[in-house]
Amino acid sequence: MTMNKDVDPVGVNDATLHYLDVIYRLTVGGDVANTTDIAKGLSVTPSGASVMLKRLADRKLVQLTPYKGATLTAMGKRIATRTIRRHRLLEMFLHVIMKFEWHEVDEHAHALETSINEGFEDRMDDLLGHPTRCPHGHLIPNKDGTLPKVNDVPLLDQKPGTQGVLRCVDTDNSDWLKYLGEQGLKPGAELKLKEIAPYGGPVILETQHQVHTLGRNLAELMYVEVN
Amino acid sequence: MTMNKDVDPVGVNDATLHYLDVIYRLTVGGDVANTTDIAKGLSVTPSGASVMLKRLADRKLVQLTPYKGATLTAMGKRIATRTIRRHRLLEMFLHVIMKFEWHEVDEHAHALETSINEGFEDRMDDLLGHPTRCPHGHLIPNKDGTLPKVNDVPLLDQKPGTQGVLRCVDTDNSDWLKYLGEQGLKPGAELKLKEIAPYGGPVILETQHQVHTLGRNLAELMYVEVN
DNA sequence: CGTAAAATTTGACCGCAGTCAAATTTAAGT
DNA sequence: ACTTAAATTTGACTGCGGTCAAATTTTACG
Repeated sequence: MTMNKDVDPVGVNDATLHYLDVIYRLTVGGDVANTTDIAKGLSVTPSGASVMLKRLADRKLVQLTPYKGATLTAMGKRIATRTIRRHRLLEMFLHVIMKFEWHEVDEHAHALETSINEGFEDRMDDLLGHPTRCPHGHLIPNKDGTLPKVNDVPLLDQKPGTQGVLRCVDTDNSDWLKYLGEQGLKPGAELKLKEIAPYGGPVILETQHQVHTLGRNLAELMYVEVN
Repeated sequence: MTMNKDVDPVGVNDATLHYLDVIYRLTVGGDVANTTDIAKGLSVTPSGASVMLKRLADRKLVQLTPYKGATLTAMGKRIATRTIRRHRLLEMFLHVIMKFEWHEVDEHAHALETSINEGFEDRMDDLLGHPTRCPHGHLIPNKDGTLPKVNDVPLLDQKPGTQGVLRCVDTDNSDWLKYLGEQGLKPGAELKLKEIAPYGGPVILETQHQVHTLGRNLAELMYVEVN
């Protein structure tokens, strides 16, 4: 087992990686991650998460303000992005090489992300031709932890009439992904926003030869690159 | 995570799977596995292994005779063969699909074997066309736990002059495998046994256009199918 | 056979990551 | 501002898989 001392301080095990992973997701956007959400993300009680967070703080992986919440330290973020890189490379690998459907890959990738090492990570990256996104369109961090620069904007921030390319569908809900996939609403799809009905109403958009009417909860997952 | 109740009684976790795996390897051949060897195989102290063996016995996964040793119960063997199937399918997958060298695959497979589920196992099996052997030539158990029937015999049990096909190299020693691979001594190689020097001396054998002189320790790893 | 060496088990302990219930702190609403 | 509700932490506990040292059992040999 290769130990990269730069990214692997003592005691970084599976549980730790999953905590950092969840905290990362909750704090992209600049928020602080609160204990309850972290616990939810890990299917653990808030008390358990609270204890673990203190341990992570002792190891200098998270910045913890009691009763307020947690963010990642630089080291914590470094480790988290590595796990996320592996997760998203795995998703891509599972989809492209192993022919799993895009709604199946998250579960498998989650089970494997803490078990693979750098050699495996690099081999996937090579076989895939150094992809920059996972099948859902999330960005794959570079090996140094940085993220590629892109121009994704939330679909629902756009004015009706906007045309663009669907770049990311931001959910791991397998059922929703399956449904959207069947509609052809996957990254790469050309689409035009027709209408956003007021008061949380449906969103109407158009692809090649089809018109789609989606609920707000699905539409708000979508990020596009405007033409 | 799919739980196959047939093969997954309560409390079958990573550690358990690795114990069963090691005990399986130590007991093919009909021997009883003793505590020290099990401990060695898992890089654990004998006392730790002793305690764990009692737990496995309580769970009816091993048949334990105190101070004498352990064998697998039917259920233990069932679970072990499943792990071994996954391990060897993984090795094949890593070699054929991911282009790892045959001396690299055991380490990766070991790290992954307890993390994949049945869907992953089946997908590998399909992609590989239902292989019956791993890259080293070990048999891949069928899904029902049975082993394919073959005619492998130990090379050193043969008389000089015997010709055959190398079918299995029974070691996970990476260095030895690398060396033998460089010599072309991998499963599938046609070879002829020339001489077994007496008193533990070297073994001389011939492939296509080459003569190889090997130490006993390497030669005794080889199994052949006699022409 | 008896004794010394080797193998094995037991006992006391540890660290990790959980649980639940109780105590505490923070936030929200009238 | 006060009171209640919600979020969070603490404390006492559990199970798992280890460690080490000591006690025990088995084995091997002169």
